[in-house]
Amino acid sequence: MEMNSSSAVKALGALAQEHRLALFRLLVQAGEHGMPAGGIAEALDLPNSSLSFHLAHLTRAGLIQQRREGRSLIYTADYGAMNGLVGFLMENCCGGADCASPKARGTQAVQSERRKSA
Amino acid sequence: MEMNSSSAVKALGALAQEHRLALFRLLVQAGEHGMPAGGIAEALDLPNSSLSFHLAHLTRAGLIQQRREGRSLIYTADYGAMNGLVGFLMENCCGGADCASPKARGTQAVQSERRKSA
DNA sequence: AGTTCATTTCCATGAAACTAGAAATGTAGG
DNA sequence: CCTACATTTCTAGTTTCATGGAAATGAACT
Repeated sequence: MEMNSSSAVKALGALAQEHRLALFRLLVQAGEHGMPAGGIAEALDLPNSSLSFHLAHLTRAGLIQQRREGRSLIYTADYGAMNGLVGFLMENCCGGADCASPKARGTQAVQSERRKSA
Repeated sequence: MEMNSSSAVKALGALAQEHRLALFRLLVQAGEHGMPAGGIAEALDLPNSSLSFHLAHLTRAGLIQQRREGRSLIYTADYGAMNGLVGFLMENCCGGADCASPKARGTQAVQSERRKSA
């Protein structure tokens, strides 16, 4: 995912909602295994239609991914997108001064960023 | 600033807007010196009233701070709040597994986080 | 092929947010 | 003190977003 102002706004907007934020954090904590839509709906106590709306929103924003497994759809957090977003916010932090930014200290990869090719 | 779901939503919502995102990144790059409202308005080509609306939004969200200098109001990014937000998103990343999260590797402080007391 | 089950789409309603001109506020400097 | 200037508040109109029940889709087991 190429990170620019437009996609950053989409990602931030996707996270700027109580249910979607809880959902994304749930997936962040779930790790690579991810969770099926049904399990998420139960964990967050959301109607199917609402959850589907929020899942689609996060997917459009590039923050989560889906794969099929049996007849369930498994959702996982996209750590690469996450890192890209944070990097974008911090870009040229402090005008390039001796600021202890993640960038300055080498990329702060989360989990499988390298394997998944951010 | 204590970080919880509610304040994270506020912060993300504040950043999830083209002009405010540009504004925040401008202040991140400006560093500790910050910028006066007038200078920001010029840099971003925004009407005063609109800029004021966005500045208030970011301030309410705890992402920026203001101080007076002469007759100008100087705005600066709050790096501590920023780090708190990122940490909240990553909390318990991957269920505590051997995930190369910032937390697991020691706090990723940005600039003067220690001086400003996150 | 048929059936079941997980998930998504449709729809209407209600709430919240962005914009920008003009007027008001208030601080500082002469 | 009074003037000038930087910034904020007011106001109204237009757009965008969240919700949830019911129906529809569609993939997978038998």
